[in-house]
Amino acid sequence: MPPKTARLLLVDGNSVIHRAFHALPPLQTREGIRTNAVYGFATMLQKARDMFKPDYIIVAFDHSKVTFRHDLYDEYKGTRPETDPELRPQFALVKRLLAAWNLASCEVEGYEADDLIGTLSRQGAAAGLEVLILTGDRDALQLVGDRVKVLLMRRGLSQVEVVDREAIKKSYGLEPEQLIDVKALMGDASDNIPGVPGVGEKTAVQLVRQYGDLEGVLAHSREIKGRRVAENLETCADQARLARRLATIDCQAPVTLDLAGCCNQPPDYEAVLALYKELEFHSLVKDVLRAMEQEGGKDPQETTAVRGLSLPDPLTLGSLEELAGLIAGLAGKTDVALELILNGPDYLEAGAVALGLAWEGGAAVLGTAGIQPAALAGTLEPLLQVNPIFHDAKRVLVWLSHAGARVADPGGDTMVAGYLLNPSASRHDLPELCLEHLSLALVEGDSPQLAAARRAGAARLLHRELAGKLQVAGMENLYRRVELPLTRVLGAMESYGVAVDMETLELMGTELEGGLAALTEAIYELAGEKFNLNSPKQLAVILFEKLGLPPVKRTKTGFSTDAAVLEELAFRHPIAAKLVEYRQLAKLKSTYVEGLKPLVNPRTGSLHTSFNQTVTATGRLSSSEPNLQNIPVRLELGRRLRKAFVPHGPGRLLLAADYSQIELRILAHISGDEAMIAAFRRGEDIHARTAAEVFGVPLAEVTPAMRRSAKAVNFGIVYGISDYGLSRDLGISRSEAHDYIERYFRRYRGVKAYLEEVVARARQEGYVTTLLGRRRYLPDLFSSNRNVRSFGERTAMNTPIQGTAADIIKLAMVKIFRLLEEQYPAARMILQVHDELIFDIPEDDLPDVAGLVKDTMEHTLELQVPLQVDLKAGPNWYDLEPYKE
DNA sequence: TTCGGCGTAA
DNA sequence: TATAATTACGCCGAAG
Repeated sequence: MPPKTARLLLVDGNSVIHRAFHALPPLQTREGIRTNAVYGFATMLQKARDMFKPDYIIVAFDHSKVTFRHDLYDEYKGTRPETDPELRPQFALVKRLLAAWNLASCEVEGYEADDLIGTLSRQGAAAGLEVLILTGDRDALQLVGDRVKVLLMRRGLSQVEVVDREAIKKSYGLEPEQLIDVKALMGDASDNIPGVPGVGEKTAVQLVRQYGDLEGVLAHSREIKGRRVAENLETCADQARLARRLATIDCQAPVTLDLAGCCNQPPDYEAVLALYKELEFHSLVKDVLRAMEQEGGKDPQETTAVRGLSLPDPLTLGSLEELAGLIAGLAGKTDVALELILNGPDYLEAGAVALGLAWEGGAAVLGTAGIQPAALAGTLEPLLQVNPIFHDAKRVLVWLSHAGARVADPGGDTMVAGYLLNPSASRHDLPELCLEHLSLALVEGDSPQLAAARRAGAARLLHRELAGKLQVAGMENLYRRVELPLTRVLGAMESYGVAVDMETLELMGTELEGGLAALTEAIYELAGEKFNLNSPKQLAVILFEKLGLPPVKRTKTGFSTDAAVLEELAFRHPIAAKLVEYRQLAKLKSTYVEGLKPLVNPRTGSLHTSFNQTVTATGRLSSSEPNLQNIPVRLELGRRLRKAFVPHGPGRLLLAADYSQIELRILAHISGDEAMIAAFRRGEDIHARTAAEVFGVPLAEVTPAMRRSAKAVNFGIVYGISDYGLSRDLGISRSEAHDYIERYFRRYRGVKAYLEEVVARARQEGYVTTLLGRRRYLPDLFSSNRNVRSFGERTAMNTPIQGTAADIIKLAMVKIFRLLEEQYPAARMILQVHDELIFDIPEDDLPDVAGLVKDTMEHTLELQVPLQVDLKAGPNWYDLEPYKE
């Protein structure tokens, strides 16, 4: 095998940066620093390095605007617009990137990147190197030679075309050098170089092919057919000669190839990580960490080190006695992290396999597989009292509490802290947070013991970082007073669960089955054939092909068959109404009867939902397995399901407490709108009041229809209204809807001003906040896509309202939980449904607990308007009667 | 296994 | 110019 020829990669920095800038959407950091060109440059150059594995790399840049070409021709590049202000600062960032990458760059006063590359390519070729030129500029094709190829970027950044001498011959029938003559004839609008009028690329190529070069063409101008071209060639001869000089890349620029100084060498990893982190190039951070792993060559199994910082080697404990001794010794320490590795995701059922502890300067592990949970819990109890740090405290606390430990509030929870810092992120697991906030890879997949130690160590380090960031962001109180204590509240709610009356559930299932069978028959009859009723696709064929009904609207994949469509079709064919009914019953049967049954824990006879604290972008909780926040209530048939939700045993009942109009009250408060505040203070029906204002009638004359419209407008306001959405909702024309909204804003001027201001501020800051300082970043506001941008604006309007409601009910939950724990331990909070709390309590406690709950919910935070809580109580979730004290 | 359509809640 | 009013979770069929 012949010895490998060394390879030199020359990069036209300006060209690649411009390409990247225009090819990519306007990416930016949370602070609004534009990074798309830097990002594109980084990925493009990395791709070239991976694909071609050069031995040497030099990135060349234009230096100043004025070059020798301006001396030849004043108007050179005279039509170029100013560099886009979004792009200009990115050049400095690219240079920082190159420094971190340990790559050579090159610029020389009075020369363009082209000239430097031309010169270096000649020198490289002369030295026997294989030279590759990375650029988006076709002008560089003139540099192609036997040892010089151009990597031409096509279609943005996605494709690279390797152009060599053969390729040019094939597409133009010319040698690379002759491309200069072609350009001299046709000119270059982008550089403001005039060509010969009437000569475009086709003619120019053909002429040069025929006569060899510009001078050859000019010498034979008389022979050229086409009188106009011939004439122009004569009159413009000198201009073409000038153009040729301008188009020629200078291969004699004052620059010398120094191979020792431009090796393709490993980067300064720390610097690259720091810069990527600063620019929020998360995907690239991961690539770098992977590269570091390989570079380091260490087997991750052999070390407990988190890359970049080393964790102390963990002490391996052999028994609970040793653990107890260690915990006694940790008495004075703050900042202890505790991790418990379980053998399954269901922490109400799982067993513990390993325990990890980490503190300042030390760590310890204990394999717990053979240990009685109660013994482990008892040993850990003293440690829990000093409020250790967890990742997902609820999981560990529920397990320990189940095992019999008395648990206290956590001292920290990295999952919750990470969520608060960016609630929109899709993941808040420990490895992801380490990557995001520490730029460290947390390697998993070891033995449970090592994982426990490593995760505890990582959680401890991570928590310091997160706590600092929370303080800077002004979310310390929200974190410590609301979210951290809430972990324990939610854990207790999940553990206790909601008791289910299985007989009622089974009975409903049987009834639904009967109904579905009858409906299925009827629909097959009307359709004239059997088909899968649950398949929208098959249904569409029946409705729109077989029965010839008119399609109403489309989905991405075909004609829609949703409820709104079926409602319209109901006038044309009896099958539509049957289908609506079928869908309703099928939903209830599959999701709510069959879906719930297997989730009822046979030991407790209860449903133990998961209340997820780190899912929603607004600060709300979510509920899953099962979702108990969307149990039907609007339609009677579905509502009856609630009969199956019962208290834990005789002598107990359910108490429901819900906030009345909490979102509109919050809107009144944060907007400061006088009219709305006054209405709430007078205790008026806000929808009726809104109707009176919008329709210009006295309160007493508001009709039910007027109130219904006003209610829809109020909802719309909270969601970030559009006339289109409102018109659809109310079945009115868009202009009528527009009119309603205008009249609304005329009466509630404070609301209008607030909604405008909140969007403007979000644009300024990059995020919106709630009353307790919860944040949501809104990068969509800066999208170049109009729809995405509008979405961002509606989110900016809605999130402070929805999020503040979440703040308030969460704070109330924490307070109520403490009060009940102390005063009415048999009374339990069991569910939260966004603006509503459900309790399972002894009948005897009803008067006291009802008062305590209502009072706490209404006065947990004082707004400019009163908060109103309505109470209901009863033997199940369906049969609730208003409760008066 | 994943995605789209659909439907339930606040 | 044409336009999904916010936030979630779960079931099913169809496509992979």
